[in-house]
Amino acid sequence: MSEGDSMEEEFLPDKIESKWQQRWNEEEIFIADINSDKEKFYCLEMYPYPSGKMHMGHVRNYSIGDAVARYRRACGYNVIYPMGFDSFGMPAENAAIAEGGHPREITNRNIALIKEDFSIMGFSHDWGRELMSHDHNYFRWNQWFFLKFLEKGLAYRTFANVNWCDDCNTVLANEQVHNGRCWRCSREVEQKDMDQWFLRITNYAQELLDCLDDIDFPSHVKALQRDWLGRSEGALIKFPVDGDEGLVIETFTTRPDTIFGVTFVTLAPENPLCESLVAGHENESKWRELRKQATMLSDMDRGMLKEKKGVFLGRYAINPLNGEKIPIFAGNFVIASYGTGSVMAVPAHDQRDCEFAFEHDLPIRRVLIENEDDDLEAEIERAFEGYGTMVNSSREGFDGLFGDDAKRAVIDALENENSGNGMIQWKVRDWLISRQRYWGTPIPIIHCDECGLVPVPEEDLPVLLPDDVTFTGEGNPLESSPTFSDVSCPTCGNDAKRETDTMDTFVDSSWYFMRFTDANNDNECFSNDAADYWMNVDFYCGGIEHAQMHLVYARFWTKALRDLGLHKEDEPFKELLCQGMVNAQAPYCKPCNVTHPTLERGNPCPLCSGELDERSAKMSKSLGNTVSPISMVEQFGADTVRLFILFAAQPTAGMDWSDTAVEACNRQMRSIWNLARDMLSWGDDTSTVDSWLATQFQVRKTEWISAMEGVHLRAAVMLSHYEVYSDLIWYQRRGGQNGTLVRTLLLDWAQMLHPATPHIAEELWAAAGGDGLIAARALNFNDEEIGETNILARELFVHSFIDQARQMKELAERHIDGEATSVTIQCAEAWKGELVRTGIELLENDFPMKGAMGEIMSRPFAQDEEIRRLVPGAWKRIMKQLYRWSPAERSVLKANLDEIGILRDTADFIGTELGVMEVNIYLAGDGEDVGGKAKFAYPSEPGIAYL
RNA sequence: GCAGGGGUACCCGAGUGGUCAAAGGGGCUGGGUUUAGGUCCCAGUGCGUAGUGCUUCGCAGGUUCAAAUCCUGUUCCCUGCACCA
Repeated sequence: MSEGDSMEEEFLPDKIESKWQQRWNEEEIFIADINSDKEKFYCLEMYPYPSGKMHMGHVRNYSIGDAVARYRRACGYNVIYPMGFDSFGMPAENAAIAEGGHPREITNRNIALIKEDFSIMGFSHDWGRELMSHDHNYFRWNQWFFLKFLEKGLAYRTFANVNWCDDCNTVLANEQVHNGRCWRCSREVEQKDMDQWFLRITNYAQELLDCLDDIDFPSHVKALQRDWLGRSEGALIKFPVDGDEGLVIETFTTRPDTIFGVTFVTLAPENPLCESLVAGHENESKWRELRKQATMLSDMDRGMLKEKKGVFLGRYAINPLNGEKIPIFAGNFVIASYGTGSVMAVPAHDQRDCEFAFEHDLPIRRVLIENEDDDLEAEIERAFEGYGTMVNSSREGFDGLFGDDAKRAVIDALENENSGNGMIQWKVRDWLISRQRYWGTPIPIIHCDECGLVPVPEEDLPVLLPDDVTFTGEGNPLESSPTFSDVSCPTCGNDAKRETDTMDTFVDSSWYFMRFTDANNDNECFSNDAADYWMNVDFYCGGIEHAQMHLVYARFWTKALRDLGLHKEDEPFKELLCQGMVNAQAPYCKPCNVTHPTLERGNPCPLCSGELDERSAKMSKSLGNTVSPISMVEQFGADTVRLFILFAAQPTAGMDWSDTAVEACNRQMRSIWNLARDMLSWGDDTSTVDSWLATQFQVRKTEWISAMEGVHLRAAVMLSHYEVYSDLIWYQRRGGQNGTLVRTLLLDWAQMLHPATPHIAEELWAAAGGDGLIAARALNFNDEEIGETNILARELFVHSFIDQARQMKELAERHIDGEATSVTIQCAEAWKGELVRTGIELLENDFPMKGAMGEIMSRPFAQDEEIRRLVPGAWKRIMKQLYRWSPAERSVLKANLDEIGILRDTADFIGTELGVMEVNIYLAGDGEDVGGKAKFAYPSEPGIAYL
C-alpha cells in the first residue's frame, strides 16, 4: 500500500474543508452527463426561494439530499443532483416597494449571497445546471407552454368570482386561501368578480388520483392530495319547477338511493335561480337578507355557523321519479360553488337536512331500513345515514334493493326518463394562474378590440418584464408601463394592449425538475432525450408545506407536457421524503399556551406574569430562536453540523437544536480524527482480536449499506460514526494494534464516513493512501466474506462475562467488606451445555415444551446417576431463559464454546478490567467450590466468586 | 364531525410478539489520564440483590407460555379537511 498524506495533529475543519471543496470543484466531479452505460439516479431537493441567507431548514434539506446523492454515486449510479432558485415571487417585489430598487437587482443580490452560504457546506450539487425562474431563458418556456395549453384548450380565460387579497394586491388560488385568509400575509380575503386565466387541471383529476397508488409518497401526503382532489361519486338529478315549463333545478347527490325520501330542495342563497323563483313572493326580502349575510361570510365563517337558516322561496319542485310536489328553500348551509349549488334534502337520512326539517317543521320520510324490525312510523331523533334496504319507495321495483344496487337502479331509472344521470363530482377546481403583480412570468396575450384575445406569436417570445416601472405598491406596476402595455395586434396590426397579468409562481416550480435535465438548452424547453434519460426524480426531498400545491401542480404539469409529447413519464417524483422541522427552545407560558420570543427568557410572562417554561418551537425570526448555520460552521466546521443534523433525528421527524449535542458531535469528529491518526502510526503486531475486528467490521459495513439503501440516515450515521468507532476502541482495549489491518479498514471506513461528513472522509482516505477523491469514485469496499461467526460469539462472551463479573464485584465487596484481590471463575459442567443445546434444539424444532422433560431424560448425557438428579432443577431455570435469549446469544450457546480456554486466553485482560491480582479459571467440580458458586455456573454465565 | 400521525426513563429518541430493564445521544454521578481546566478513556444513572427477583413504555381491560410491541375501550397532543350534498 502506498503511504498516504500525513494527517495534522488536530482536527481542523477550517483547514481541510475548503481544501476539499476546491478539489471537488476543480475536478468537476459533480457535473453530470448523460451516460447510457450507467444507470441514472436523479436526486433533488425543492429548489429554494432565494432569501439572502441560508437557514437551518436549508442545511437540513441539503444534508439529507447530499448524503443520498453521494451514496448513490458511490454505488456506481450516474447521479444528477442539480440546484437552482425559485426566484420569482412577492418578497422581492415587496422589498422593492419598501426599500426602493428593482426586484431583479434584489433577487440577484440575494442569490449571490445565499450561494456563498451554500458553498461552505460542501454539498455536491451540479451547479452547471443552475437555473433561476426569473431568467427569461427559463420563463420563456412558461409562456411557450401557456400557448400550447391554449391551443389544446387546457388554458382559458373566464369571468369568475375569485379570491382577492387587498394587501398583496392580487387574486389567489383556492389553495392559497387558508381559513379565509391570505396564505402569505394573513389578510382576510375578499371575493371579486374578474376576468382571469385558468388551467384545466380538472381534466387530470382522475389520473392525479389514480397515480397516487403507484408513487412512493408518505401516506399523509397522499391523504392530503386525495382530500384536495375530493372525488365523490353519485348522480345529477333534475327537479323541474312546478308551473314553470323548462325551469329545472339540478342537484348533485352521492345518495341516489334516498330519492324517495326527498321532502324539499335547498338552494344556496347565491344561486341565480333563487331570484327568479322568489320574485314577487312575500319572502323576497327575507331571501335578499339571507343572501347578503351569506356573501359577507367567507366559506370558513360559514363553516362555523351552527344555526341553519332558510327561507321558503314560494315555489315547488317536482320529484322526477314520483311526481311529488316539494317546497324549494334557500339555505345558508348550501355552498354555491360546490356541485350545482343546490341540494335534494332527505331529512330521514341526512343529519343536516334532518335538523333543517325540525327547524322548519317539514315532513320526514324514511325510505331506508336499518334493521328488519324497525318501526317505520316511529318518530326519529336523528337521521340514519348508513346504507339500508330500500322501503317505502313510491314506485315498483325498488323496495328491497341495498347499497350500490339501489343507487344503480335509481340512476338507471333517471337516465331512462331523461331526468338525471350518474356523475362524478370533484372538489378540485381549475387552477387560477393570473396574478396582478409584476415579479412573475408575463402571460403572452394581447387584447385587441378587433380580434379579441390574441396569443403572442411564438417567435416573439419571451415577453420580457419592462424596466420603466416604479414600485409604489399601488396597482399592478405593469399597467403603468407604456412600453409594455402598448403594442400592435399581431393579427390586424391595430393598436392593442398587452395582458398585464403575470403567472402564479407555482408555474415556475411545476416543471423546473425537467428543465434541469437540459438546463442550458437555448432552443427547446428540454430535449426529449435528456428528459427521457434523467426523468423521473428518484429521490425528492423537501418540506411538508408543499404537499398540496406544488406537489399537485407539478404532477399535473408533468402529465400535461407528456401529452404534448415532450417526454414519456407519468409522474415527476418516484419517492418523496418530507423532512421534519428544525426547532429550538423558546420561552413558553403553559397557562396562557403562548410561546414568547427568546427576549422574554428570564422574565415573567408578559400576559399573566406567571413564570415562563421552555418548549421547543419551530425556528423563526419572530421568536428569535434561530441558530445561524454560518456561525455554527465557523465554530465547528461543516462536517460537525452535518453530522448533528443527521444524527439528532430521523430525516422525517422534527428535531430540536441543542448546543450541547452539537458540541458532542464535534467531540465525536475529533475522536474519529485522533483515532485514525493513531491507527496510522501503529506497527504490525498481530493479536488474537484481529480476526474479531475484521469480522465485526464486515458486519458493520453490511448493516450500514442496508441502512443507506433505506435512507435510514440516522441509523446509518450511528453505524458509521459511532459503532465502528466503539468497535475500534474495544479492539484497542483488548490489545489490538495491527497497523496493516486497521489501515485497510480505514479505507473502507472513510467511504462509510463520506456521505454524511465528506471532508473528513477525504482526509482519512488520502491519509490511508487511497487513490484520487472518494467523492468521485464508486464504492470500493474490500469485502471479504463474513468470517466465522464463532469469532463474534467468542468476543460477545468475553464482553458479557466482564459485564456480569463487574456487577458481581460491587456486591461481593460489600460482603467481604474490602477490596477484592482475586476472582475464581467456575465454568459450567459439560452436561449443562448439553442441556441448553438440547433445549434450543427442541425449541427450534417446535417440540411441545411441556413434554420436553421426558425427551431430555432420554438423552445420553442424562443417564449418569448424579447428573440425572440435578437435571430437573437446572432445566427449570433454563426453560425460563430459553425464550429470552437473542439469536446472538443463542449462537454463542450453540457454538459450544470452550469457555475455559477463552477465559484463560483472556485472563490478563480480565484481571485488568476487574482490577484484581489473581484470576483462577476451572471447570465447576474440578477445583474447590469457592463461595459455593458452582451452582450458579451455566453456559455463558460462569459462577464467579471474589476473595 | 371525518382522516392521518403521535404519547417510551431527567431530556431527546430507537424500538411492530421472546433480541427489552428497554439501543444511541445529551445531561448528571464516580474513577482514570492531565500542572490545571478542557479533551480523551472507563464505569454508573427504576428498585432490590454475592447472581435466576420486583416494578415500569399515556390510562384501563383482553389475547398469549411470553406484550412497549397484537386486540378492545379511554384520555391527551399534533396535522390536515370540514354544513361537500
